[in-house]
This record gives sequence, structure tokens and C-alpha cells, in this order.
Amino acid sequence: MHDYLKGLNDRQREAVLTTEGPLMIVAGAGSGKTKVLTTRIAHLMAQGVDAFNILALTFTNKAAAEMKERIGHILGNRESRNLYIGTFHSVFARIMRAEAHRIGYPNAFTIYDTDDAKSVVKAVTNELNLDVQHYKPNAVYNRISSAKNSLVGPKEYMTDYYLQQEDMRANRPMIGHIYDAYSKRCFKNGAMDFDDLLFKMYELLKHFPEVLHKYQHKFKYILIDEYQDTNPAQYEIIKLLGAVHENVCVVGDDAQSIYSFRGATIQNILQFQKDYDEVKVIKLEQNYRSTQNILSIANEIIKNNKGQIPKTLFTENATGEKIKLVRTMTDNDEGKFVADAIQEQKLRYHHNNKDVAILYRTNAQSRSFEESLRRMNIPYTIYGGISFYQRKEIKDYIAYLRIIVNPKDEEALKRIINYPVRGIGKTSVDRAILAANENNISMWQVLENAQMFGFKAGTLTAIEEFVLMIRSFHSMLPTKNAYDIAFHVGKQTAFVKELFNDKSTEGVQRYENVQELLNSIKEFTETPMSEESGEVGDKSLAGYLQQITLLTDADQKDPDADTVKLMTIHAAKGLEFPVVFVGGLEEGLFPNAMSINTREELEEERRLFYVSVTRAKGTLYLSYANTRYKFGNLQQNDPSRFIDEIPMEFIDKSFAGGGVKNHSGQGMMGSAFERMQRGFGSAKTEPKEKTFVSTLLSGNNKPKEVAHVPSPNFVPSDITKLEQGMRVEHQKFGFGEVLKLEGSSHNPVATIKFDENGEKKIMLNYAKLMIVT
DNA sequence: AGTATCCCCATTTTT
DNA sequence: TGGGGATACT
Repeated sequence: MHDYLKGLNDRQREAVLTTEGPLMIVAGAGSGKTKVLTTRIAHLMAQGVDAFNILALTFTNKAAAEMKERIGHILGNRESRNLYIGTFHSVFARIMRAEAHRIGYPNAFTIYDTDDAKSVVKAVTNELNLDVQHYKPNAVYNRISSAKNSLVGPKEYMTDYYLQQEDMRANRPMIGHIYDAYSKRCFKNGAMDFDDLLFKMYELLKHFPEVLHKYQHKFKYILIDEYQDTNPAQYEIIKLLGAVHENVCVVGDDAQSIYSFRGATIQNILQFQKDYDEVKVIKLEQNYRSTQNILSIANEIIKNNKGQIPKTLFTENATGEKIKLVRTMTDNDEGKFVADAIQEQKLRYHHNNKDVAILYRTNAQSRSFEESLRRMNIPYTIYGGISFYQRKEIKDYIAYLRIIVNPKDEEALKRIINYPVRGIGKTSVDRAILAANENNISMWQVLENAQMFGFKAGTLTAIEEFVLMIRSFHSMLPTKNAYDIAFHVGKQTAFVKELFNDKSTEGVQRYENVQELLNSIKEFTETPMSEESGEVGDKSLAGYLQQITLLTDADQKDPDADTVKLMTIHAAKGLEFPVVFVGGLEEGLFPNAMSINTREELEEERRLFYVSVTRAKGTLYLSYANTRYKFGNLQQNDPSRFIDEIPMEFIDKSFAGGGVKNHSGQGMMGSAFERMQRGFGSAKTEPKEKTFVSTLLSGNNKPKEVAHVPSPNFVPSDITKLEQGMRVEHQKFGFGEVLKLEGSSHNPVATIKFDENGEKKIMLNYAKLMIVT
């Protein structure tokens, strides 16, 4: 027997050894799913299957990287880097880079992130003369996104009775038209959004038999992780790819399906068994992660859902401690309590920061936890903030790189055409866009032929200079790698210099971010990559751009750093921690008020609760607050109904607040409850502190403007006569002295020190000043 | 062209 | 409450 099979239980081993034919592994939480997947791939390779013939699809880059690493470890060689392991999106993007021309896209197509996509939605909504207040880009985009995830194109959308009815009822009958215009615009821009990477992949396989044939035969073995979270588009693609060999192995857990709002459907599990003959189903029911108590609670919770795949998770682990249920007066108290408890876990049980996770339903809840952790000097990392690549300065820089690779990328072009200021203002940009739409050419083509479109002479010169600059960058593409080009762009354009000259704290930070970006590009070009299909590691700028859009902020954080991890429950899926806090177990928050209207929604919330509980290995705290600030006003919340689904016997009653099961909110001032109140701060002390902080931050430290009544004889002077050192009167700011004169002749700016209002920069074209002396 | 200000609006989000 | 976007003002 191979060494790698030794650490497996019977079921796991069976899953690994079943290499041929369709296989569905129902893997309960903590049942060693990743171990089975990685061992199975390693086994395939040990049996002589070529790594080039194996495709493994995951949902996160992290999961993909981990799998790759573990397989390499099992095999002890470098073969694993020839595997096609990655997220659905990154693998399809890679294939698209070779095939996109077939569906009319440039092979160096741009990938639009959600911000880009929404911006395009907004632009086309405006162009259709629809009100963006009514057709909210966010909502419209989400609707388009679900359509694509169900493989519904614009034409089908507009003729689909049910969808049209829905839109009519919402009084948004034009969404189909926006969708159509959006798709056309993306195509014109040579850009695909995240959903297109699936949608277009499907179209490619569907309409180009030779392409389908090629990949069907390439991928003899296909493995899908987190199968319960796949959407119809992903399902159909897998079905097409796997149709020849039918060696499709899917791994999932219906109890952990928490992404239906993104189009995922558990139907795929049922459909899988219908679409393939003789699907072998293996259930992994032994949990290796959690204590018996935690597992029992999880089982009790999920019991309340109807229609689960029957399975009973069990463990040979110790019984473990009971869980701790804590009620606090306010959300801030909850934060304090958690920070205190973490301190206790560290001191008394010698846990490290990284052993602890704080999980919550919504990102907004992180604030109270952050504040208390900071106050106690407990280092933490928040997951789910904006990604490095979403920062303005980074997006600006990347927009330059994007326009070099794909000049049709209008979103990128709009971003940088006048940044830094080069005299191509809003009016000119609008004119260019209009001309592009009217002539059905790209905005870039308009700029290239600017003399034909009636720009003013000055603008024309500016545009010509800009076009020349981008062209000169573009000419570097065939010979230079990503770093060389990026570095050159940074040197040649003034905006990096501008950032460098900004010595404010944020300015310095922005400059450092740009440096970091360049470093990461350098790292990209210097790290050897997989040599898939004989391709040499792609160090081109296009290759770089393709991968960064698909990175998330979780990919940029070091999971091993010794910090407490704060994240939403969604983000915590697949992770485990010795100590887990789940906060905000309140009606309206968890289950969330937006998701209690149907049984399906409520059951998904419950699965979310199931996921949070099963993240814990040994210690689990659940907390909820009586009152919590929401959008600035205080809200009363009842304890979550999910708390009632936990049998009393698993709850630590000796613990503060633990015995509280009377959730009426009244008549429960038992001793434990009082002790808790005293220990973790009560509503009495909190508002005081809050007031203090808010006065410190708001208004008072801002210099107040002192009103000035202009002199009766106030007459604006000729600003060209202004000189340094003159005393002047300003209509609003009063009297002051001119410290400095700068700016160009057509836009002069004066720095004036006002007696009452401090230093201000005044644009002389607009402000009215009277020279006093 | 840049900024200040006002007003509006808020689940979850692997990519 | 607070962040973003449109608008108004300089």
C-alpha cells in the first residue's frame, strides 16, 4: 500500500481509490475533504496519469494554492505544477487567453472587476436615457449577474416571460435593454466581467466543437471542490468538459451551501446524479476537527432544515467543553467582552492570537470588535476590506497598464485620460465617447483620429501627445516583460511624481502602495510559473493583468501571522480555529432581516450558522447584544431564534449569561446576568465614552469658519495686479495677506493667510478679492 | 479644475 | 453612523 493511503479512513480511502467514473463525495464539515481531494490527485499521478490531464477547480485562490502545495508534498516532486488547479475563473481566464479570438474578443482581453462592471452599467443606463436613481447600477448589475450565472443572455432575458414579469412588477422593464447594451459595450471594450469568464466559456465550448473536443480530451480527470456552491453555468461547463471521459469527481456538502444569493444551487447535486450513469456516492461522516459537543450542536442546528442529504456526522474526539453563550447590553459591550475573553484565552489557556477567530454575519459588525481589540493591544487582521488592487492609486496605475495591453478598454481610458491633468477635460471626454458610440468605434480610435472629430486646437494637441505616449508604451509589449513596462510607465507619466510630492500622511501611504505594486510586479516577472502545455511562464504584461483582477484581499494576507482573524462567516468557510467567537446572534441580524421571507432563505441562514459553529475545534463563544447601533440609531434586538435550537445541555451555565434561555428580554436579572453586566461594562458607562470620542472627532478640532461681513465699499480688484505680501479682503474669509502666487496664467492660485480663517488656497479666476494695500 | 457640501443609502459576495 | 456620488461654489 502506498504511504499516502495510510492516514485515511475506509471511506476516505475508497474515495481516493475510485478514480474512474462519476463520483460524488458528500463531505461533512471537518471530514478531511481537502485531504481526500489532494490524495486522490496524487494517487492519480502515482498511477501514471499525466498531470497535464488533470483539472481541479476550486472557488478560492487560497484553496487552489493549498491543494497544489499539498500534492507536491505528497509526491515529493515538482510534477504538481503541471496540474490545472485553480479557481473556475482563473482557469477559464487562462483558457480564454488562448481561445478568445474565436468569439471575437482580443486574446489580451481585459477582466472587469465589479467596480468596472458597475461603472459600465451606469454609463449605458445613462446613454439609454434611463434614470440611474431608478435603475440603480448595483441592482441592475446583480440582476445581469444572476442571468449570466444561469446562462441567460440578453436576448433570452428580454424574451423570458418570467423575468420580464419580475421586472415589470419592480417597475424596471428596461433591465433587459440595459443588459443588452452592457454586453455590447463590454464586447466593444474587449472586456469580460467575472460572470463572462463562465458565460463565454460555456458559449465557446458550445459553439466551437473543435475547442470542446480539445479540452474534453485534455482533461481526462476533473475534480470540483465546494460543489454545493456551483451555479448553473459552472454545472453546464463541467458537464461539457466531462462528457467524454466522465471521470468527474465532485466534492461538496449540502449543509454548507451558503452562496445561493450568488446563483449557486443545490439542484446541481441532484442533477449530477441524473445526468451521469451510475454515479458512485461516498459519504464522509467522521469529523476530525471538533469536539463532540460542538458537533452535537451542529447536528442539532441542521436538523431544523428540511430536505438535507441524510448523514450523521460523528467524531472520536473528546467531549470537550460546553459552549459559552453571552448576552451583553450593547454592541460595544459585546466587543469588550470578546476582547476580554480573548485575553483570558491567551493567558489562561496559552492560545496564540492566530488561534482565535471572530465571525459575524455582516462586515459592519467588525467595528466594535476592532475598537476593543485595539484598546487591549491585541493584534488582529480583518478580512473582507477593500483589496489592495481596489485602491485608487493602484487602479490608476493599473489603468495605464490595461490601456497598453488593450486600447479598447474604455473604462481604463476614462480613468487616466486626464490623470495627471493634461488638458483633456470632461467636455472633451464626453465628445470622444459620443463620437465613439455614433461611429461604432472605440474611444481609443476616436483619439487616434482626433482631428476628424472637431476638438479644439489645444485639446487636439493634448490628445495627440497622449496617443503618442500610449503608443510608445504599447510598442514595448512584444519585447519587454511586465515589470519593465510598468517601471517605464511610472517614470514617463507624471502621476507617480505627483504622488511622491504629496507629503501628507495619506500621500506618503499612496506612494508606498505604488512602490509595493511595482515590487509585486517585479516578483511576478521573476518567479517561475507552471509550464503548462509547453507554454513558457508568461511574464508579459497581459499575463500579469489577467491574474491580478482575480485576486481577492484574502489572497494578499498572511494566514499564518499571529493575529486574531476577523471575518464574515462566508469568508470563514473552509477554515478552522481552536477558538471561535460568533457575534451578533440577534433576530434581524442573524438571521438577517433580508433573508427571512422564505423558507429557502431562512434555511440558508441556518446553514450559515451551521458553518460558523463547525469552524470551532474546541472552544465556541456565541454572543448577542440587547441593543446595537444601526445606521446611527439605537436598535433593540431579540436574541436569534437559532439560539433556541441549541439544547440547554450543551450550554455552559456556570458562565456569565450562560443560563439565560429566557429570551423575552424581561425579568431575567439573575445573578449570572448581573455579574456579566458588571464584568463587561454596561450601558451606563458606554455612552459617556462615546460622547467623548465623538466630540473629539467631530466639529471641534475642525477650524470653524468665522463669518465675515464685507466692507460696504467692497469692489473686486483686478487680480492680475495681485502681488506677494499684499493685504486683501475676501468676501467671505475677511482680511488677509498674500503669501504666495502660483498656478498657470490661465488658472492663477494665491495662498492667503487670513486673520480669522487661517491659510487658504484661492482660485483667482473665481474668488472675488479686493486689494487693500 | 478642484473642492466643499449636501443628500442619499445602506445584508452576505469565493471571482 | 459614514461613505459615495451629484451638485454647487470658488
